[in-house]
Amino acid sequence: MEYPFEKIEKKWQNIWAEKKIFDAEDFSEKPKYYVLSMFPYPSGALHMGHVSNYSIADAISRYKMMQGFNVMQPMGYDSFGLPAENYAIEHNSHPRITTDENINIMRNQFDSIGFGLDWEREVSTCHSDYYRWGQWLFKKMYEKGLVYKKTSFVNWCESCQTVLANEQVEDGKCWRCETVVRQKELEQWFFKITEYAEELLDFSKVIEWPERVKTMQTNWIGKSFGTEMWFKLEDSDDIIKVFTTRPDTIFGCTFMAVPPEHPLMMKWLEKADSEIKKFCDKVMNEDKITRTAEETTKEGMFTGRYALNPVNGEKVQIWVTNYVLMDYGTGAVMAVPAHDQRDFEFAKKYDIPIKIVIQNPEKSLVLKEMTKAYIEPGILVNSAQFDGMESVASQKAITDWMVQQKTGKHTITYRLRDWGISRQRYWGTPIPIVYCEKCGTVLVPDEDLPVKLPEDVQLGKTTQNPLLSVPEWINTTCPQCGGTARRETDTMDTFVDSSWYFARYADAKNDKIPFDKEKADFWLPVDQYIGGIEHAVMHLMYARFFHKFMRDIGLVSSDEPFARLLTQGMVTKDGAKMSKSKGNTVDPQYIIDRYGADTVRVFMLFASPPDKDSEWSDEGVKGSFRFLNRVWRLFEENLELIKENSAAKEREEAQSIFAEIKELRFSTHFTIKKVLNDIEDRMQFNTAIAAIMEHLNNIYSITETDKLNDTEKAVFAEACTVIPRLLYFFAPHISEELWKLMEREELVHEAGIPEFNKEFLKKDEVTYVVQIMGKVRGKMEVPINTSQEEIKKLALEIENVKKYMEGKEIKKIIVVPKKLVSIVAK
RNA sequence: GCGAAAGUGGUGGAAUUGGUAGACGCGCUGGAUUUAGGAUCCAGUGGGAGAAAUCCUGUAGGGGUUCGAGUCCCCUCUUUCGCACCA
Repeated sequence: MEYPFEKIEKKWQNIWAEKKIFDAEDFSEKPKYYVLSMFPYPSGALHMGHVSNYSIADAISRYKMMQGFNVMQPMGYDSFGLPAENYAIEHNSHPRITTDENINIMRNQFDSIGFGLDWEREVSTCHSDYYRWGQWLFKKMYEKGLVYKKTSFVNWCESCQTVLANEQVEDGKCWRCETVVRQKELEQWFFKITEYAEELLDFSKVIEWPERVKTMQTNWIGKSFGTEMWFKLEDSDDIIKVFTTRPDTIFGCTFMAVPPEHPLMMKWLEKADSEIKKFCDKVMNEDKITRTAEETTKEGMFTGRYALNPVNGEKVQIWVTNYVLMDYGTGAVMAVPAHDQRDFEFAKKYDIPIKIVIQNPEKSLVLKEMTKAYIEPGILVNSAQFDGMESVASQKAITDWMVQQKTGKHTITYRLRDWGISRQRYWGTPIPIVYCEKCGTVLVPDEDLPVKLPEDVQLGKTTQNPLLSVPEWINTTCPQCGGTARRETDTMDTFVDSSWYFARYADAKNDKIPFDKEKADFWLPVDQYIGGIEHAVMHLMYARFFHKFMRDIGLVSSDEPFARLLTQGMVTKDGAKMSKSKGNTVDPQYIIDRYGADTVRVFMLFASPPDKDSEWSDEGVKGSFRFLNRVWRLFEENLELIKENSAAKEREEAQSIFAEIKELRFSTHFTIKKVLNDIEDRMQFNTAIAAIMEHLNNIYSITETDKLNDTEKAVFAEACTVIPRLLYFFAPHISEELWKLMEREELVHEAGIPEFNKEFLKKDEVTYVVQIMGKVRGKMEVPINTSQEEIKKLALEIENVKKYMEGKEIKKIIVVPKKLVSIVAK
């Protein structure tokens, strides 16, 4: 017989909803705890990744509820974006309709799994009551000087007349029409995230973030100390600035590499010969993906021009290449082939001179014998007055000297670039800007917000931005002079919408401001944030940037949005990520219908630690179902005994208890300790569930319950009653039902976290493992308070140990308390 | 190419601080029960030798540190995630 999960789950979901136990209370007396999982994109159906993510969040949330916290676990939808636009075109519908439909489906699915969500705070980024505040924040940022416009290159399909996202470029071609993608220069809006680079490097204000995420963000920001050097041109007064982290190699600079996009290059191109023009054209039209692909060979052409090395006046060839990028550093590289591998390969290919300026102190370098660049530190040679200096020490000396000579300066460079937020698409937050013929670029005034996305657009008729097809929306009046003006038709990157939603949950219905400061300060920072590792850098850094910006304009007081971060792994099947194209998806709804929500949750949490990928297994789900059935049967078969004895106190001395029952009592208290420790300190739910399974096995090992005396019955009952309270975090429905069967009045979380008694965890004896030269040769049980000397003696008396020690001399005996004895012998 | 992780039985995984490798679950084998299927219960299950005690071997591969290494260090391979060729 299967336990009646269907009836139980519906019943408790209704009770929870009626009692509003998941409604978080602003300014409550109880300490707050804010649990947030990254909100989903409303694709129309939950996938296993969602179930895994939200099962983790719900386990933490219910644990905190049981501890007496005022828990907030909100939910919303990241509902703008390209996929919705494409989906609507495919289904000849409108993204507004399909998105809202999808949201309704997903909301029902969340409820059918019984997640403890506070629906009063639901947000959807595509609704104007949400995105108007995104526009408001854009304006604030603009007013603060953190928004600007500049040209940058985008992937452009000539035939579709549209900008393509990187993911829409396949093998350098448009995914729809297979036209070769070109690079086109467009005016775009940028957020000055680089202003916050230094603060974003500082993680001292977060409580617990995975090291790997901090490292990835730190590397992404890429702070480097170096030298900026100014190269004069041979035949003009123009100067080329280069940035280098290796000023010690400057005397070995034999050429300079610039990208076609470099301003000087653009200038020269007018007069350049056709070969160079052709080359530049080719490089610039390579889409970013091809240009950054590993197979792409480093290519270049000599421009015929020279710069002068600022330290010795030597002529340096200027090459235009495909491997230097305009947007990092100064957009030009001083090339030192002898001491940089990429420069070395390039110089060899094009027969450019190579000059050794750092000698290997171990083995002198000989130019003709070099097969690769020497990049390690060494001793300077061919470097004028710096000859003989150690290369690392010379970096400061050379730069100091260049500062004196006014040919360079110390500088700090970040790899991080400003955030381009313009998207030439329909389904996104409109940028609240109008262009007036007289006044120029004008912000839309607060009272005119939101700038609503027009609903009546032509989707799919043309491939270009559908907003261009709505003249009545584009054409407007200038809020300053009342003259004719045009609206900005770019919309914002959806990462903007997801960069502040966590704060909106604190006050989701506010229609006067983005959110009330007091409420935001009450709830923020998010105590526990949970989401995929794929967001380690971009989303998580954009959100930190926004939070710091919001702090700086007085909207919030905290420094970081997310105090603790848990990055969960993917759900795989047959070793690969579940995806429709691979055909290896599993529909959670089917599994819920067949085995119940509790089973699915237990399986997802039991399959692997939350931060690791987990492999889906149909058989494994059955195992979780079997476990819950075993729990159910235990209560069914022993209900009277449990009910009658669960409130009973210990009636006799512990010593008088039958040994097996004493072990059961140990198991009860050990399990409590283990489960709480796994959740609180380790966030490892798989071992917590395993511990409950083990405890259940221990209970089942007591077979003749009718022969127990009163004390023993109390111990047995206690062993059972602990289960619903520990299982509640993972399988809340069945736990509530069992609790109710025991005629408890309160809900499980109101009963509080079970406590363990240290007294019952004490053991009289411990097992020592005896090793000789690292190999296990025996085991022994000794009373817990045996002295070290005694333990050594006992270890040497073990038969097997004696055998191995024959003819050997004891050099040392190491005793690890309560664990092992290691004998070092010769 | 760059950055970040991971690799343990047939399988998902456990081993929390360098201290008995394989907890717990799945699968499999044998048995009990059942008209059958299913469900349930009991026993076994890394590989090799042995009747057994026990021994040898084993955590992607190679090397090192240590009384002792899945765990720490170096190199290699493979897989996954992110990306903006980061000088």
